[in-house]
Amino acid sequence: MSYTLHRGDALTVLKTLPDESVQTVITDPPYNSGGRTSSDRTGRTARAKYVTSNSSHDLANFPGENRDQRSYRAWLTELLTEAYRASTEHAVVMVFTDWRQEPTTTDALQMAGWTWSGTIPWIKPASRPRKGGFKQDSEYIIWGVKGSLDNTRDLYLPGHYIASQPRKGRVHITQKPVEIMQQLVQICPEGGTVLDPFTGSGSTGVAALREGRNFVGVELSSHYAEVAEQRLHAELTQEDFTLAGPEA
Amino acid sequence: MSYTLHRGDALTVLKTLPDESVQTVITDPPYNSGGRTSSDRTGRTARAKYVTSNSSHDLANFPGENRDQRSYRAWLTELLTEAYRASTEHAVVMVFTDWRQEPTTTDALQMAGWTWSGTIPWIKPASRPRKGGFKQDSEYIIWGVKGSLDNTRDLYLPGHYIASQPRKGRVHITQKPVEIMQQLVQICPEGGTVLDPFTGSGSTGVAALREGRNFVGVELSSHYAEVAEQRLHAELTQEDFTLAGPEA
DNA sequence: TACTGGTATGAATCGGATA
DNA sequence: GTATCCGATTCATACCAGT
Repeated sequence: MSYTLHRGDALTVLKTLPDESVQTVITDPPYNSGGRTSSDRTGRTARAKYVTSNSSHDLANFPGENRDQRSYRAWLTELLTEAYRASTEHAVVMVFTDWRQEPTTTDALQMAGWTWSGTIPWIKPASRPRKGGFKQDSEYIIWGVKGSLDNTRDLYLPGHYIASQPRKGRVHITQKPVEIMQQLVQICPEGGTVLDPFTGSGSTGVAALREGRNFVGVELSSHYAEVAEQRLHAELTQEDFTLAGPEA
Repeated sequence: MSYTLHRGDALTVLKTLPDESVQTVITDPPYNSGGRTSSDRTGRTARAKYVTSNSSHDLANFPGENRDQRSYRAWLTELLTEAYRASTEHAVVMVFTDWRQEPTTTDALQMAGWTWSGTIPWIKPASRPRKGGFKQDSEYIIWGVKGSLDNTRDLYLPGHYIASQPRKGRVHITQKPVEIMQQLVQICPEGGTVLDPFTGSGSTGVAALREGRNFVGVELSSHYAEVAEQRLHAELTQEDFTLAGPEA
């Protein structure tokens, strides 16, 4: 197994990838959500919008949270269009989104040429309550296919996930649990390649390597590119160690 | 507690309801979903789409499944607009939908004037697996508010539900579990009124009465109007019996 | 190891002050 | 008025330390 980590803007890097070179795209773009007014959504940092004000942790901010709804759709569409081009026939795309951007995300996915195949709720039990109404404890994974789904494989995946965001050892505000990502990457044929244009701290890549898939990642922030590089490198070393055994 | 059951077309009946007369709208409109092509969707009856071919149960067909996506949105918008008019300030609306119609439903809800406040996944564990990919085991409850949410109440409701559709004693194809509906009606202030323009077999009404809310329902099919009437009537009798005690 | 009690926090939200 | 900013809020859950 191997990985490649590009440091740069997602769209710019995606344009340089060769045609039909990946089998699966899994990504968690900045949602550009939150806030009541347009300026609330676009004028504040991710930290200011999404982290409880009295939290004591010191996780780094992440960029890309300043698009209004219109440009978010256009931008995501172009990104998914490039991902489509770089994907093989029967490739699967998965995009994380919150409830507010879910319709926009399905629009962008379909506009980019993918066939929307379903929505997978990810339920996070440890979420804020909401006085007087229903709390919002889910994110959504919108998934689609280039062409048709390869249903010759003997593979049956769940329709939903229930898992809390990692708290111990967390390095990114929106870090995903690796155990969930390990299930998601199984949609990629063994030995295939998983692409994540918003690598963040690299959980998708860690999961891909653990499950025997190659990984191509892109990360803009140099801080997180460094974090991801370290996690991915550790994963490979660990794998080699495990394969070779402690005696080697 | 009391209930009123109108026998007729939802939109026609809604237009006759007085302004600001209900506090909560809960409904499960015919989704018009389930096929990939327009002719697939419109050419089959609801029963053919939602009931597996070898099912042994014998549920009556229900009408209203012959609209394409565009007209579904227009129709739902008009319906929710009337519901909005009939609702008081701070009233809450909840609309069931499947993943395919979720974006259309949020559009219609907002076009009708409601403030979209969230999406609640309802996970049905007993759903069919899908070879080669993720199964689809969720429906969604889109909820919104007329004006702003009344957050003076000491009420904290869940962000998701997990429950299988009733099997034993099921009388309607898309019948909802009463235990879920009993949670949903709690968003209505006690003694308030819950409106369901697509009553079906009347689960929403049963839940409303059990939780001490009044109910106004509309059902087109005379078969289901009769079924709902019987269930609602039984509920009231039961309640009187319980209140009065077995000695009375 | 299994349990118990203490503590921090969540891809927010909201009212109200300020500009 | 309108837009922006500030900070209080709310509980189930995860984690940790201690028994």
